[in-house]
Amino acid sequence: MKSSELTGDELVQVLSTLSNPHRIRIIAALMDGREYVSRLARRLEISRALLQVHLRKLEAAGLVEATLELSPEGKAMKYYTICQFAIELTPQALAAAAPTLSYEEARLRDDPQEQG
Amino acid sequence: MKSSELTGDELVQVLSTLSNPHRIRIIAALMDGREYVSRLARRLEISRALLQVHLRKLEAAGLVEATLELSPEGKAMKYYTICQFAIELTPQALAAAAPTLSYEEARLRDDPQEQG
DNA sequence: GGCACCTGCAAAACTTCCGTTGCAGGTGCC
DNA sequence: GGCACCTGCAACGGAAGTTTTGCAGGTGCC
Repeated sequence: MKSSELTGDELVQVLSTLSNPHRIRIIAALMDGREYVSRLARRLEISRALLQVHLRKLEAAGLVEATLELSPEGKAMKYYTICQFAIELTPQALAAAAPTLSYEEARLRDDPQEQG
Repeated sequence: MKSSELTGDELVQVLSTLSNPHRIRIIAALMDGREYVSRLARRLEISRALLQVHLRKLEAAGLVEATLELSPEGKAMKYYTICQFAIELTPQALAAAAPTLSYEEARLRDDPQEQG
């Protein structure tokens, strides 16, 4: 995933998702390889409920991926993996994304003549 | 400013600052060159009070810079400029920033033996 | 003086985010 | 049955972010 492929709204979502210490630590922890929820919670020393909330956000933003698997003993395990992404954060990239913000689109709809 | 030069905490601040449609539009508008507050507010069609709040955040994160100048007529004008920045947002970059989160540092202080 | 412009800020209302708590379901094993 | 694991989620209270409203100061010009 590259920043140039994102709409303004998606970029906002990704940035707000990554602007949280817990979620940065989660990404860092998943760099070692896939992990299931309960074990990840123990490694990060946070509650499982809290971790699930953050994982849901990361998944909604397309930054991690989940696969539900059955362990050899038959237990359901949810494994999370990082989705590779490379987002370039420069004034130029932001300017390119700005026109595709739904905010901006709504404004232009109301005032079509001021485009350009 | 490069992402590799930022601490985890600074990165969080930059990301949360940029995860807002208004502030992305402000950066985009300042790409055309420096601008003073009231005129920028008219261009963006938002209230001056609201713009000031967002400009303060952008300045606190080191993304824009302000200079107070006197116009030829003697009016005080506050001009804002973009600070060039290039932040690389990848899992690797986040993993590099994670150990410098104050959150993480506090955790390691409490439990020194689990480092590594 | 009155108007048009420039600046600043803080209180209040509203919305969203965060983290905990407590509950539900399931499996295998002793 | 009881215990140790795995999963899920919703509700609540408190913290933080967002936006409006209203006020203050200043300049120059008619």
